[in-house]
Amino acid sequence: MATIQEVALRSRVSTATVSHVINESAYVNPKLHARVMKAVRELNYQPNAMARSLRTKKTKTAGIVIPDITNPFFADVVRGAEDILLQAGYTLIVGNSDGETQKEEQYYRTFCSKQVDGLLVVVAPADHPPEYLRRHNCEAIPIVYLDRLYRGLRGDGVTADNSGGSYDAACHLLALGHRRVAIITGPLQLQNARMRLEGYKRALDHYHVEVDNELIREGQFDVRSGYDQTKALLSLRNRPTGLFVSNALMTMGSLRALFECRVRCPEEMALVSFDDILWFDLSRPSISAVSQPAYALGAKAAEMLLKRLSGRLTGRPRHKVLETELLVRDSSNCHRELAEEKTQWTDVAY
Amino acid sequence: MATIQEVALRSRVSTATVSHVINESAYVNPKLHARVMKAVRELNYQPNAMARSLRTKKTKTAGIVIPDITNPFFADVVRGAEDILLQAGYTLIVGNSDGETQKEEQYYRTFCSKQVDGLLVVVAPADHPPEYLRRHNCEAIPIVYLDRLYRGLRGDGVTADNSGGSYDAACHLLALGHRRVAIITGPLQLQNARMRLEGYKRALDHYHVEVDNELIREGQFDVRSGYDQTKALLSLRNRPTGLFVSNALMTMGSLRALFECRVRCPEEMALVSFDDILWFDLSRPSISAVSQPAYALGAKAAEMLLKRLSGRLTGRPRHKVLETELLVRDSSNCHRELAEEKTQWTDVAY
DNA sequence: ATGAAAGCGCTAACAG
DNA sequence: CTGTTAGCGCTTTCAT
Repeated sequence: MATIQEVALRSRVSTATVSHVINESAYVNPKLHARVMKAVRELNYQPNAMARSLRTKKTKTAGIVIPDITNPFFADVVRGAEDILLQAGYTLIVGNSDGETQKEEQYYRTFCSKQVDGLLVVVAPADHPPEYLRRHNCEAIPIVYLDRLYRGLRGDGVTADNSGGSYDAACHLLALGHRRVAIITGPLQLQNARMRLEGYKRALDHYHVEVDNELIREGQFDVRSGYDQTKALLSLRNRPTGLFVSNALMTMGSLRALFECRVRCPEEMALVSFDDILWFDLSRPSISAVSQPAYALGAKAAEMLLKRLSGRLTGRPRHKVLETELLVRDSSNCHRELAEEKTQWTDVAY
Repeated sequence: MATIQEVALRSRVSTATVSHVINESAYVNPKLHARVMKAVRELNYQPNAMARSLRTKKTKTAGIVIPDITNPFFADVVRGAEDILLQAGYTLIVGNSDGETQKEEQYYRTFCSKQVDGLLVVVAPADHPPEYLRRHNCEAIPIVYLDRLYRGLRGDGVTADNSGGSYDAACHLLALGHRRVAIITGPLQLQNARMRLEGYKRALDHYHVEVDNELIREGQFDVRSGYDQTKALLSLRNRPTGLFVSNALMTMGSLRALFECRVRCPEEMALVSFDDILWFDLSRPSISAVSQPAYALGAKAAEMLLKRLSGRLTGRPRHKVLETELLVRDSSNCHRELAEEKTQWTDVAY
């Protein structure tokens, strides 16, 4: 690959001049300009971003650490972030922590050593905010926390309205007449999981239904625990008739348990999921869900980061909460006709 | 962030010595070694990867260009690649092309300018292999093509056995007694889409069933076209009774069309999908599918890349084909009992 | 075994 | 307006 030197030589100007035409950082004589451009073309010159970054102290690169890109929710988040970042000329490096603080920290270190300009992070579950994040210098490398927050972690944040969304979901079930409404929560170390539980409780309270701890089961946000906890719920002598599951993956597990036990949904068990995915609309019965704006979450977070980087945002950490939307489908409504609304195409590229 | 200079100063040695202890590139007196390590710790020193790369001409970074991370298939591919790369100390930069050659090229250029050591690419559909890839210098930056190949593109490749998998799927339908078996293909510009069609035809041939062009519909590997083409198929005066859909996204669309038209599956339409996803197992009916080893695809590709980079692999481009597996579920089998096998947990992290 | 010094490719003062 | 030059932080001869 050609260097700026070679371009300078070939166009008989200095490297400084080449740099100026490349970056449009100064007016240069049209004649020289043309000569430089010609050489650039002939040599197929591409500036070395490393060398440039070493000088400018800017890499135009951001890092994102998520639990698992394979989880559709995080895939959407990443996509949202990436699209925004791309517009601003940034590239995104991705790390999968698998929800392990240790992997998370490894990626964090690597990213820092690669001199990312900023960081987006979905923290792994832990009892306390990890030490390395606590002592991170946000002035040097801004961080935007996504989806989950920790008290005591300095940095901007973007989350969905976990409490409000769950409140809506539970109210929906209660309004339908259900009085024994169960919840499968996420790992309660996570703030978002706690918020979802809180919304559920708030709804019960609003309907003057007492909280029954038997109906509160802690899951791990994975398919497996959704399955297990649903089975546990089904084996209760006094089964619930309504179920609110705190994320999509656990809902998958829940569905499998219901099918296996031949429990009809919604007749015998009305179901609402937190987090909506394409398949919920297609499954039979279609699954009612609290839709989180996953893409928007990533996009908003990226925007905040960009603002920090450009100095358009300064001072104390900001926290943005995005609205959720309850989508009532068949899994929570025995009276409704089979859905027949105009099909919504939110297609992914192939 | 501290520099090697500061560490050298603080430990009263030269930068060269610091470098040597950091990289274990030479024996250094235990006494000095200890002093250096102490300084490193005290200053929380992290080598600047940019500066290092500028010298060594190695960035320990690979780039991957895919159509869309939001497509579960590509998410798995990326995960596979990332896991392998991580083990070797590499980081992965991701670019979403949305199947547009232009975006693809933009990412390609950015990645090259960022001096990635190697490239993984799932090419966007196009009539001819894009010019920029044709003139890419694989000696300088090795490329491994993934999932789809183009004749005339130099570089290693890893694909699934598209033809074989499709052959199996179609044979399965034919063995069930179906004689009017339709296929919804992918965009036929893509080699993998053509291979899937070819496998289908081979199966028909094997069963001495004549190809009926009315039953061959070209889709775009997205939900929308699966929906449209299924509708078209359903409005045929002589409907097919079996349907092979060439990818998971189109199968989603297909299912929606079947539901909307109240066509029972598998009784009135037996369905098999190419590409398996978690949800196919949970949907009712569960969907028969040719499972592609998406994760393995990414992992294998990463391995090949790593081998090229380390010189363990040299010479002419290699092409690795990974086996597929036909998973017979309810959508293609009206006689089978509701699945009750031991649940398989291939969980994603939360 | 350690250190001095050159240089990776680029940008940004600063001169001219 | 253009060129000279000095680094950015690191590795790597090459002396010592």
